[in-house]
Amino acid sequence: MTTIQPIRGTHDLLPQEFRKHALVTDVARNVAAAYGYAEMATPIMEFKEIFKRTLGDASDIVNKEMYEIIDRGDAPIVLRPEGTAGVARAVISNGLTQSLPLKYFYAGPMFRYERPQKGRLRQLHQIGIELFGVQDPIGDVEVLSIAYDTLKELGLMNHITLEINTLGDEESRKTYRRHLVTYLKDHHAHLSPESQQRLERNPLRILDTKDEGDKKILKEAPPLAESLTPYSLEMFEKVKEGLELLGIPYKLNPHLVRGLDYYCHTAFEFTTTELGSQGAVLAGGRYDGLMETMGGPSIPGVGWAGGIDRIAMMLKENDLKPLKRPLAIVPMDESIDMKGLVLAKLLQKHGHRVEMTYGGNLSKRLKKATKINACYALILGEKEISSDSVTLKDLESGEQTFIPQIQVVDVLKSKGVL
RNA sequence: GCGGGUGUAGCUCAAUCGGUUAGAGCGCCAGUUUGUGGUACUGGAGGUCGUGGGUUCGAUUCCCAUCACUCGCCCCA
Repeated sequence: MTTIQPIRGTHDLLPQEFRKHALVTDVARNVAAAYGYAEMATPIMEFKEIFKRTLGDASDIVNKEMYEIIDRGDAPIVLRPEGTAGVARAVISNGLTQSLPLKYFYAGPMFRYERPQKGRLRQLHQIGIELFGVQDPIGDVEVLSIAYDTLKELGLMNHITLEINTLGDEESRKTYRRHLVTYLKDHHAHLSPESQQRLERNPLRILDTKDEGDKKILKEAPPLAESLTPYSLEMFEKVKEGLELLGIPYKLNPHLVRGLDYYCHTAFEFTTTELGSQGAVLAGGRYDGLMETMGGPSIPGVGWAGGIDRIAMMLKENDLKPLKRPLAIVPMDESIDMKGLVLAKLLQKHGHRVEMTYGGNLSKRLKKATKINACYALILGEKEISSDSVTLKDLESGEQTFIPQIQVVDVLKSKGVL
């Protein structure tokens, strides 16, 4: 079609789509605020080092999947691929660690150099929350509860499942990794090529494989639960107990793992089958090691991020509140337009949407008033102007009344419009 | 990064087994209606058939490349 296109994997959010995004963000913001989480924003650009440190070299992420920016400084800069590292950096930069806990909500665009698919964009939008300084699993539960309330309030929990798992503490994971690798090495030849690679790089992620052959092999694999330390087990029990007390349904998924090292204990995903293979709509977990990895004090953290684009895709048109019908100002001639604008301003002061109709004769302008779904048209012609009046036309019934302009506000109030 | 599918009007889609002016519905504009919208009727605009190259007397149709979307894989912060 047209040769002028947006950058691959980026989208324009036209008003209708934008309203869905705004709804998701507003609901999450309000829920988070109710739990005492304050909104903040960090820059969209950060030094590459910020992400390099936290993400490590374990995956393609650092090398392949970040947008690097060329600027005149020496230090490489990237567009942020996710929100947590930036918030953690801000906490350290601003010396906010003096009074814990810290509770934050954020929303904004993230950038990932990936092959686009449905629900998988190069500029994506996320909402997220972070809780710093709470070691007790009550923090995990609170954070999960905020996610649940948000998706519930959006009316989506009928189509979404909460899956949780524990990765245990570092000791648990080390032990388990050893057991898993030992087991899988015996089956090395039968693993998929991808999993054979993962066995070297990041064996725990094999648990998350999509390959049927791998899945069969994993059925006999030693379960992670057996490697958990008593402390890790207790943590997880408390999380599950908390969810039950709050009436939040969940499914245990022992194969749910996170790709990066700083994650520990609780890992969770809210997933749906409605969006193809990009099923995770909101995900998070505990990251007690993150702050230290970034060079800050050792402060535990737990949080999540949700994909606004994906969540918005699950919303139906009628999930949006219908817009309030506007009033239409209909001057019958261009020479009267200014007077119309004055009348519009008067009514807009009452907080109502009042739109001018531009161009054309009365017929044209009424047509435009109908198109914007106005409830009333305020018609201004020679007759009206000469007597400081206005013709108020009910666009539903077609009835119209000729009233003095000074009475317009009262009449509209009596009709329940203002 | 790897493999499959798709690309015709603003939108949803036809058609051409390679052949003259590429169609419809919706939407848009105008008129019937120079002080009355919604419904109806009439008319109109809008396409280098995603882009570039090749084969051919002739390509929207066949071939190649490229771009975008899409499905899956890798990765998943």
